[in-house]
Amino acid sequence: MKPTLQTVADVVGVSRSTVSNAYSRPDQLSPELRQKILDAARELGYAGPNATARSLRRGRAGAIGVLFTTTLSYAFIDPYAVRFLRGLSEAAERHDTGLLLIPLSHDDDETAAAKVREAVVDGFCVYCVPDWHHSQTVMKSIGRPAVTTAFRPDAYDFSVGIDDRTASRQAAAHLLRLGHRRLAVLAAYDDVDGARLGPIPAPDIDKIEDFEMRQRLRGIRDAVVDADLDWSTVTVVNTVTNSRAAGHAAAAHVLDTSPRPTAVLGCTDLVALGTIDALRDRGLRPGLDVSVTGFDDIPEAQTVGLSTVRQPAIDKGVIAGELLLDPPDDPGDRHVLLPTEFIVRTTTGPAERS
Amino acid sequence: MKPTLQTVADVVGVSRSTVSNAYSRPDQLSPELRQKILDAARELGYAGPNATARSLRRGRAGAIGVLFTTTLSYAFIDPYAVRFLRGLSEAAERHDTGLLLIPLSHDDDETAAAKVREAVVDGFCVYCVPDWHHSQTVMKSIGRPAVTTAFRPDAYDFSVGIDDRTASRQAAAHLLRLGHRRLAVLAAYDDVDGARLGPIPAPDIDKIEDFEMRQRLRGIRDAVVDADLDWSTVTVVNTVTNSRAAGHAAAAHVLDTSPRPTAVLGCTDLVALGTIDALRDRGLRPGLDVSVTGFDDIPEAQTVGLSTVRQPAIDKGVIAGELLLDPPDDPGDRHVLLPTEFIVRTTTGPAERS
DNA sequence: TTGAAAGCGATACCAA
DNA sequence: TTGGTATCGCTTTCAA
Repeated sequence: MKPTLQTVADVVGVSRSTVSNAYSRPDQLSPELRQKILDAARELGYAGPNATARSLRRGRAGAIGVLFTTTLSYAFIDPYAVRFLRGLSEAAERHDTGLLLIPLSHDDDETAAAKVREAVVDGFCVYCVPDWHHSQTVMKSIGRPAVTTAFRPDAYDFSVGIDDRTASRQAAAHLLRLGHRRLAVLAAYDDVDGARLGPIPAPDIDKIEDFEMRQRLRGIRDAVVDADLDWSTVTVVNTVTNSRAAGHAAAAHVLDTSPRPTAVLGCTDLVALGTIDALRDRGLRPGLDVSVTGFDDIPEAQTVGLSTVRQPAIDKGVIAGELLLDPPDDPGDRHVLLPTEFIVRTTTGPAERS
Repeated sequence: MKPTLQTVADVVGVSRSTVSNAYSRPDQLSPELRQKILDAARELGYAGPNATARSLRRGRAGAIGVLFTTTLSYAFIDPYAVRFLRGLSEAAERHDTGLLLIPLSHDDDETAAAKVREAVVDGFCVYCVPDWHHSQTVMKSIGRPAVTTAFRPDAYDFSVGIDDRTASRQAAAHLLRLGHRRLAVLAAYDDVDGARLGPIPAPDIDKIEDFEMRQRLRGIRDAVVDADLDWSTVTVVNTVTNSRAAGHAAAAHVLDTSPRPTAVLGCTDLVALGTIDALRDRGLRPGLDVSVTGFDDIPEAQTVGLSTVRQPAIDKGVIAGELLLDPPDDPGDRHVLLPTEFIVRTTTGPAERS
C-alpha cells in the first residue's frame, strides 16, 4: 500500500491539510511541525503530493501540449524548429510549465483525436499542423487556449507569426532586380492528398493547404507579376520533406533542365542549402552561376553565406509561450506579427554572369 | 460554468456511468443511447472526459518524463540525441504515451526537485543527468520507474547502454596501431563544479562525474597503457559543451600546441567534426596530416567520412521506452547492453604521413 | 443495459 | 497555526 497524505497525517497525528501545507505552503505552519511531518514522510516512503491529484484539484496541468504532424525526428532536425522550441521552453520555464510533445504523424483521425483529448495540458501550441487536420476540431472543442505559429487571427485564440507573403516577395524582388528572369522555386509541404515531389502547376499554389507555404509562394508570385514576368514561366517544385537532402534532390532535378534557371528560391533555408549542395555537385558557383535564396536564417545559412529572409525564431517561441501562459488583457494583443528582414549575403548576384 | 460528465448525464437523463461508458467503453451501451449522449454533449459544448481527472482515477498519466540537464536547444541540436528521442517516441507512441520534456538546466536543487515531483508522468527517462544531481534523489523517492541511457544496473531500475569503455578503447587502439604516439583527447562534460575548457590533469579522469565520459576516457587510457605509452603524454581537453563549435574551439587550442598531436580522439562526433573544422582552418588534411576519430556515428559523420564508433541510437530509444512501458518479467532483462562497432572511414590514417 | 455509491489523492475555504 | 469538510471530474465494481 503506497503511502498518501492521509497516511502521513495519521502517523504524525495531524490533519491532511497540515501535511499538505507542509509541502505547498511552508509559511502556514511552524518550522518544527513541518520538519516533523517531512521526517515522518521520508520514513514512510512518502514522496510528496501526487502530481495528478494536485493537478486535478488545482485545475492546472503544468504543461502545454506541442502539436505537430511531422515525426519527432523531422520536428527537431530543422534548426528553425529547434530555435522556436527553445523560445517556447524558455517561456514555459518562466511559468513553471513543461512541454508535452504530441506528434500526430501518420495517425488516423480517431488516434489523433484521442491524443489531443487525453493530453494533460493547460493549452496547446500548434506547431506544424494544417487547418484541415482533425486534431484541430477536437482541440478547439476542448476549450483550452491554443496558439499557432503563424499570424492567424481568423482561426486561433492566439497566434504569432510573420508576414510570409511580403517577406518572400522581397526575396523574389531582390532576384528580379538583379535581372533574373528564369526562376525556380522549391516549396516544402505535405498536403492531405500526399503531395508528391515534382513540378506544381502554376495556378495550383492557391490550393496548397499549408498556410505558410501558400503565403510564401503567393509572395513570390506577387513579385513576379510586379516585374511583368509571366508566372507560368516559373518552375515550382515541391520537396515534400523540409530537409537539406530533399532540397538537394529537388534542386538536382531543377538544375538539370534546360534552359537552366538562373535563380532558385528556396522556401526554407534547409532546401536552399540542399540547392547549394546540388550546385556544388555540378561545379556551379552560388551567387555567380546560379543565385539562391532561403527563408528562416538558420545558423548554417550564415556560415554558408546564404541570402535569406530572417525571421525571429526564438522570439516567436517566447511569444507563443507567453500568449498561452500569461494571456494579454487586451484582445488586440492576442495576435502578434513579427518583423522580418531580407539579408543579402553571397549566394545572390547579378543575372548577367549566369 | 463548464459542462462536466454530470451535466451531460442530467440533460440526457442517464447516470454519469453511462455517459462515461459512452466515451470509454462504447460496447457497454446501445448505439442509439451512445449517439444521443454524444449529440447532447456536443450541444452542451462538452468535449469529452477531463484528461487530468481520468488520469487520477485510472492511475495512469499517459506520459513519460524525459529528464535532461542541458538546455532544450542543446538537447536537440545533437543529432545523436534526436535519434535517441525518435526511438523513444516510437516506443511511447506504441503505448499511447506522450513525452514530457523536463529540462533541468541551471536549476537549483529546489526547482529541479519541484519539476520532478510535479511532473504528471508514469515514469522517467533519465537522458543526460549526472548521478549526483539532486533530481535523481527526488526521482527515486517518487517510486515511479526510471530508465537511464547507460548500462547502469547499479543505480537504476532499468537501463540501456553500450560498453563505452571498450568501444572507445577500440578507437584508440586503432590509432595506436596506425603508429600514432602523440594523442589528444576532446572530452565534453559539465561537472558539478563547473568544469572548464582546458587541459585536464591526466589522473583526474576517474573523478569525472559524467558516467559516459568517464568510461570513454578510461577506455582510451586502457588502450594507451596497452600500447606501453605513458598516459601522461596524452593531452585531454574538455570542451564542456557538446557541440561542433565547442569542439572547433578546443581543437584549435590543441592543434596550435607544439609538437602538434598526430591524432585527435573526439569523445563525441560533434566535437570530432569541430576538430575537422579546425584542421581545415589550418590547411591540414584529416586522415593525412592529422587523424581524427569520433563517437556516435551521427549522419553527418558519414558525409564527412569520419572514422567513429557506431552506437545504435534509435534502438537505444526504443528499448528505453519499452523497458519503461512494458517492463520485462525477468529481472535479468531489465538492463540491456547494446553492441557497438568501430567504423573506419577516411579521417584516420598512418602516423608516418603526419 | 443501466444506475448508485465509493473512491482516486489532494487542496482550499472557513472556522476554531 | 491547525483542523474539518466539501470538492476537483472521472471510473469502476456491484447490484438492479
